[in-house]
Amino acid sequence: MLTKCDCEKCELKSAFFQSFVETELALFCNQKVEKEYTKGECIIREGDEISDFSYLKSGLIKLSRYNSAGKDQIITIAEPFDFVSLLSVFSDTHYNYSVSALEDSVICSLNLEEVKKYAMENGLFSFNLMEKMSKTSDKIIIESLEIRNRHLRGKVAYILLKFGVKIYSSMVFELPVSRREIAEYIGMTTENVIRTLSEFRKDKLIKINGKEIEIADYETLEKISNFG
Amino acid sequence: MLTKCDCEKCELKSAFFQSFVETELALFCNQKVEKEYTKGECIIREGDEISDFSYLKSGLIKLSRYNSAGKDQIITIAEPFDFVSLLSVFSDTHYNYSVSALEDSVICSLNLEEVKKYAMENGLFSFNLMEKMSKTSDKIIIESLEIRNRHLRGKVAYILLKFGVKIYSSMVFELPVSRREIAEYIGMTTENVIRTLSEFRKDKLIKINGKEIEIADYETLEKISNFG
DNA sequence: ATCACTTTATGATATATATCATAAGGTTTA
DNA sequence: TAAACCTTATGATATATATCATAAAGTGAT
Repeated sequence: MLTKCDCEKCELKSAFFQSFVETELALFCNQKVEKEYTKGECIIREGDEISDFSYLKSGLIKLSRYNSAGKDQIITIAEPFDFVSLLSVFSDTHYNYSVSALEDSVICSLNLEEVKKYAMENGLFSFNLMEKMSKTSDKIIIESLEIRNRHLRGKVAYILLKFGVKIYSSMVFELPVSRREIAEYIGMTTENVIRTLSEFRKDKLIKINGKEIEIADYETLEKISNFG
Repeated sequence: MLTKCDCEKCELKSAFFQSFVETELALFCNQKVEKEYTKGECIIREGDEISDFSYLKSGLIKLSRYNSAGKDQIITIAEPFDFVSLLSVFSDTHYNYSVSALEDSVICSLNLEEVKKYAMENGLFSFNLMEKMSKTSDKIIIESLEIRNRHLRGKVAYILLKFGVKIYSSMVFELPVSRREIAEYIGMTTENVIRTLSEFRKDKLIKINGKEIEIADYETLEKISNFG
């Protein structure tokens, strides 16, 4: 399903298109493609050739890869205006990770060669891209280290707070991932994720209703996340 | 200790100064500062203001940070021509990690504001920087996931091979880090790193002579690294 | 050379996590 | 609607790793 939005009004403009004069923006706008994906749908398959420069316009996606044991490993969960093709895009010809939609999502894609051409011609555009990429990489690296720091309970608490605070800004939310996916994210077994959620429920830190989670005791959960 | 090298002959030129005409390169060259650090010396302290754009000219360094429990955590070990100020440099005002020399090292620093100015004016330079940063971030992220995948023995084997194959290209090498630092790198306790090295020695996979390691059975060690 | 301190080393034990087994509840497919 | 399959759930047990204790060897300072 293809749609076109008005780039002049795009929230992304301020993020890294600020360097464009109106005519340049119009050129970009004309060659861009917006695509809708439904929850669960695969957006990029590991090994695909990189031909587009894509970012997430709305929804929620996960970046994952197969580890050497052949198991899925979630690298990060990306929110609107994060790059879909962040990793690899300027350093490789093929994706070394997969992307799929955790919620109905809209991806805006620009032709990578065009973006590269503009980047090489327009220093400010390049610079803005670089800043954005730098921020995103940092975030992924720091998060990865933060998760590694923690034990099972801390990891699960961290993820719950990530959803409740960072992503949904609500103490009640629908988990967009399965327990298995949480396990793939934090590097633990599915059983232990489930068990830990049950423990949190018994300790009245959260309420569970299928995929719906309510954070009932934020303070304690935060203490556990910060290692307790 | 300050020295000046001839930028025109610098190995880095091909990496990302290729976009510079000779006059530009000369300008860059004149404002750069080279500094020598001895093994163990601190180069950057977490929290320092970022005023330079630095890269490693020779030697070996480690990037590390304090985790929430106040313990040191090694983010990565960087080799010549890796950026010292990779993370944060275009996305933050202060370093959120420390850097110190694992071997006698030479750091070349450029004024960050100057680099930013050039980047905004020179698209190709920006683009080359971006490519280099993208590669480096990818490498750190993938390595972090690879280490997380493994169990104790696999992690230790992975690190030994990293030193022997990637860094020193030699089956006999002087470990530039303590057992405790290896532990901080792979997220295990020092005791277990030591124990695992002893096991590898008993199994005749390696020979240990203080800091000197000899990889005696490369194939088996690689099998263990690839999870066995 | 001695003392204080850190690193390397090893063993015993406690704890955390994975694995295996089983089952109920959901979801998709025929 | 049933059959097949996946997710959630819980318990028992095995395994991996951390913690605690102790000591020898190495390093730096006086």
